[in-house]
Amino acid sequence: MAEKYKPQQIEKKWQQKWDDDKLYETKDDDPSPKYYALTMFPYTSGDLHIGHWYNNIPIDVYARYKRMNGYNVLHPMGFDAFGLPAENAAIRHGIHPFKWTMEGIDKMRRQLKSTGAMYDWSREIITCLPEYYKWTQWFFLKLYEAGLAYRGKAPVNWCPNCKTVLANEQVVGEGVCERCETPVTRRDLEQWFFRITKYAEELLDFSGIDWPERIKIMQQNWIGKSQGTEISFGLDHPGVEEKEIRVFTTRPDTVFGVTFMVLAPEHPLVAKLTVPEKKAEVEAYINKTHRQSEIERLSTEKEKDGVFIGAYCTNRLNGTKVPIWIADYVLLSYGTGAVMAVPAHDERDFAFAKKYNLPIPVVIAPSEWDGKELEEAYIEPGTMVNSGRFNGLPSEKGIEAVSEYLEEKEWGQRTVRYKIRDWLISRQRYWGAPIPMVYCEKCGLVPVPEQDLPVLLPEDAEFKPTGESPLKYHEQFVNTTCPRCGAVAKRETDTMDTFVCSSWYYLRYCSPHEAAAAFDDEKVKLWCPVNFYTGGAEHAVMHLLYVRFFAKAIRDMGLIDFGEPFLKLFNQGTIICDHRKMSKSRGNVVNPDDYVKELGADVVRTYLMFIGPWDQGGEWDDSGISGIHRWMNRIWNLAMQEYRATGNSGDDEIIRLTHQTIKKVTEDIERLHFNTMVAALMEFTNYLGKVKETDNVSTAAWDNSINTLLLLLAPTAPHLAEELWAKKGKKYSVHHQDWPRWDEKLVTRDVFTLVVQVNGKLRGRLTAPVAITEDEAKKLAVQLDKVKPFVEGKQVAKVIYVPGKLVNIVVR
RNA sequence: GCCGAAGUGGCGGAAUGGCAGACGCGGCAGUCUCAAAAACUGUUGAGGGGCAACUCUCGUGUCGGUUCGAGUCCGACCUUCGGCACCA
Repeated sequence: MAEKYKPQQIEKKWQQKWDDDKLYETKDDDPSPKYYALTMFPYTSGDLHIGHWYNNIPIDVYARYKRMNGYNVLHPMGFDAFGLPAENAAIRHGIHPFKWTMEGIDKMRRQLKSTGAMYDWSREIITCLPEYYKWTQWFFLKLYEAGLAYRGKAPVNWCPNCKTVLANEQVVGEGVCERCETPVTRRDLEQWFFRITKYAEELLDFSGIDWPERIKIMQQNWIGKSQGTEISFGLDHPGVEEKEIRVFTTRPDTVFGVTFMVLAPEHPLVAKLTVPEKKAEVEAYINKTHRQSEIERLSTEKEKDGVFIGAYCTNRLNGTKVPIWIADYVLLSYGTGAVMAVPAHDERDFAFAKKYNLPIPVVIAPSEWDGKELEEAYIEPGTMVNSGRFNGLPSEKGIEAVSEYLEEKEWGQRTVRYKIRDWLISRQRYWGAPIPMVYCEKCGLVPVPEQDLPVLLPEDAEFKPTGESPLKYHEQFVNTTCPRCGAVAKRETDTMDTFVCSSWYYLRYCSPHEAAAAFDDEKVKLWCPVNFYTGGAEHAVMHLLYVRFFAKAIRDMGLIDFGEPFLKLFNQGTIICDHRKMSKSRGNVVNPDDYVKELGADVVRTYLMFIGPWDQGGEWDDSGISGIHRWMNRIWNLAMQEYRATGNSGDDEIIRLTHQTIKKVTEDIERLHFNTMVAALMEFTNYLGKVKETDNVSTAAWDNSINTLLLLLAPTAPHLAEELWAKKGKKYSVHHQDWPRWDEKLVTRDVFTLVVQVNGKLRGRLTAPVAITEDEAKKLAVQLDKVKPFVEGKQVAKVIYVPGKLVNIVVR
């Protein structure tokens, strides 16, 4: 009885041996060309679900493929270990976050190892360990020194459930928390920010990196650059110092159509300008605005409303007196917090003017405008009218002309605005890297000196979800002395957003045990930037934006010599379950362990790659996994059966198909088309099965084909390939072998199937030599029995010939 | 509302403007078996004609267009998913 394929046994055996032999430890001093393949490290939820496999396996296959192609490949793994779930577990179940996290990591590490991926575990990093977060704090200090970290008061997003502030990027959908989907509220708080806005312009530049168009567009939209003009409106209000209100507009060509000015309710001038008889009304409106939830306020459905504050400013271009209103559709945080309202040419202003009966003069005439009132705002280009010296000018030219005129008169200037805000990094929670700053009564804000790092998280904090950091109540932590003057001082008690930890982790992998620095310069020069990075698109404007900012910031400090951390990015799709993203909190996770136990890791790996294009993801459905299992069994049986040649008449064909398969598999891996790569291997296996029935190829050709199959299979099903490679008596390890090469001459046949069409419809085919001439092909085509009835009695208009493909006879 | 991606058999999906449905699942038929499971072999888009080898018609979300030829290119629309959303 032949030996059976027992994946559980062989996988366990080889994982142990690879581990013992340090097969996957990456050497820095290997002279081969370097390749850094990285996948986003997982958050330590304590459970590896099938989605993690889907993220990690294809790039593991790619990394293995690169290795067989002679590259020295760095493919590390670690854990994003700070974050709220650990702390919530502590609050709910009384487990310390450190214990909860490290137990989760132990479990996930075991699960990750069971995938058979080629991670170099000697380089593992865990962001919540002091040896790591010491350097997260060090980077904070560097950013502080460079003026890129600052403390400021701002209206910030507050998640009432997580009891902490959130960055703009972490508020998603209809204004809900990215983590727990609780609607966020606004709070005015003093917080720490990173000055990502300083790099807004450079972050728009994606030249030199190969990133998906989709992500680039999302980042561009998020950064939200707009070119416009800042225009000064004259202000002359009794007792008010300010003599102007500045507005930002992208449409200076419409400035003659301004009939009112709108300030954000929170605008500092509102209190100063409101006339006494309007005070009560204005205050009521401001209160109403504050009571509104973020969702209500930002709803575009909501009818626009506002209040006239009784004051006026002057449109310098035509001298008109412009009433000043406040309305909640104007945001203080964008532009100047003030908007010139041109109701004829802006939808919002139009609705507002209609509601309050404000004039709507047309200043940009649509072509064929009859001079009548507008039914709706006209926002397209047109001809400038009622615009003094600019009358008759096309509005697109007017934008430039008006801006120039304003600059000449010093009434305005061209400006660029961005929607992106600075990155809010303070979190009022315990389980994060403490912000290494001290408040001294004498010296004020003082950074913790580098040699005093890390600022250790105390182990014995009280986990009360109060909305303030638990560290605030930890007296030994809070009370300290000023590093500068030695006086009594207090520590900052907020911790850092976990996205800070993940903004530099790819550097740490290059020298994970370096004790004297965040990273070893030489090692980073050796490996970075990352050649290929993969992860979910949900990080488009969070991690993937922050990490680019971080690289640019530390490059400008001279710490690294590149500004883009990831040369090539690929976003895999998401595996969903019950139409939702898998997550432990939703309770819809599919556990891969059961599948591994039943069918083996190789089957799970291969199935995930086979179900469809990697960037597509999809609903989890295990109904096809048996097909992979059957296929692996077939491979096993083919390789294990003794082969006895009965002839060699099939040699040409088996050689050709072997080379065709090498070509197809290689090209598919390069294109990351793993599903068709697997299909090609299946086809080849099916073909070998047919050959086995007749045994009509020489033993040498057969062995060569089986060996090639094993080599091509090695990245995808590393255990099965290794076992069969060993069973064939080949040299350990299959993963150290060279990737097979194909010979283009052997790929092509000397005959091909020529397709014959009549009027574009398939009517026949014939086998023709590759070298056939056009005339011969056409002649043969018309003579085909199946073609004749469609051509006879008709006039042949022309005949199309596509060499190596087809003949199309066009008849009338 | 704006931006982006995608719509192909019962299902997952394949197809440099050139044989639509590779590969796999499922189904059907068969081999093996007392039987079942497993495994293996064959078959499988829909509709029609023929005893049959076979053959015809239709068919890639909808409607148009370009082309000798369109799943693929262009235009309009519909649906689904993702992102952004009063950004002046």
